[in-house]
Amino acid sequence: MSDGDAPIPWVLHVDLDQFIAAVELLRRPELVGLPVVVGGRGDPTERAVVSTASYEARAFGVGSGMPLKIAARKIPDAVFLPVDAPAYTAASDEVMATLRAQPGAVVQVLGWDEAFVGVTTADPLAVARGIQAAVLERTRLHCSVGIGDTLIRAKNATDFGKPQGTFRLTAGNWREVMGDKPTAALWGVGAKISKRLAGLGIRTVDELADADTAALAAEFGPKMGPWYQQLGRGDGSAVVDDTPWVARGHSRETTFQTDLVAREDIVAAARTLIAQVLGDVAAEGRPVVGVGVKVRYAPFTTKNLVHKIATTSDARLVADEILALIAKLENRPVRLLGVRAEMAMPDDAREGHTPTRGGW
DNA sequence: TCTGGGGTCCTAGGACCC
DNA sequence: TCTGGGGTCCTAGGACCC
Repeated sequence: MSDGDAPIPWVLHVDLDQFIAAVELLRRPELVGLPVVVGGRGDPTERAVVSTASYEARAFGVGSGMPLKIAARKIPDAVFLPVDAPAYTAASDEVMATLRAQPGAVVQVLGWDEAFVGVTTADPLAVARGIQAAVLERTRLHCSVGIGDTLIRAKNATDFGKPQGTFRLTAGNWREVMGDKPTAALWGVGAKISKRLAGLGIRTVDELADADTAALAAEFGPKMGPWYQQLGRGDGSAVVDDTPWVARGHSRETTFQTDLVAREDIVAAARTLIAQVLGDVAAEGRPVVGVGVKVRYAPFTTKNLVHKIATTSDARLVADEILALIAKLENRPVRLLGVRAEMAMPDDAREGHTPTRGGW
């Protein structure tokens, strides 16, 4: 980047390094340098999974989503800590406030530990370094920053900057850097989609970028097919949208440490979840427009059963219908129970966004 | 080896209407 | 006996994200 460049719009993707573990280490400095695993209630004998592992723990092959029991087997003397959501929310709020305080920055929060920052500048690397320094100074947390000429490229760039670094992906180097990677390396392409792509002979990012658009649409539908190709090319929007996020609904779910068999136990668990979720919704002051339940039977099946069972704003009817559904459940041990309530959207809620899944 | 909890969005297909 | 064509709305299910 030379001094003569004119200011142009850039997208920065800011991603905190080992966020949850880092927050815990700040208040337990004696654990720095040790393998730390945060998940569930901090008891590796329970049914729960790893939320975040410290880099020392990751070196043993422990990562997010892994059952705590497996993590304990890999690192018997790891430090296991319970999830403390309020602490992470507070830390996240500090980080996001720091980002918003950057001159000219438009901030779009994606989650606890990441956000897009839109800036118009001739030197995005300097802005990225400035953000890293500001976040570190205010929160003592380290972050990595991806720099891109689109949202997709900025998001993908972050992986190459971790930890504590930066990386830039633009139309100029996207193919060179990403072209040979498997399609699953793309944000939004998981195991299932990459497998279906492979069925079309598409295995790499380059192959997806150059694929026949009509064939993709035939396989994945008129929206998702072309969208996957766009992911492969890194193309798309460069607009960071700071419209406040409006929740579509709330849900509560519980995995039982021992599978529930007795009908009355299942109904009691459902009542607890109903009360929680209706409380969550009531706090928003928006009417309920739909409710559903999710059941996972033992032994584990990958299929979640979701039944949409009501369209109502009457809390009593919601409860009655969910309990009626519970009464009709198959007579199998229940491992997980969830209740979800969808809310009416305000008239000014944002619409017409590019399909994204999970937030942006 | 045993799989959390909280979300969002898309697609297929049936019901229903003219 | 043979049953169009187009449209909308709704539900169930699937996939992915952090």
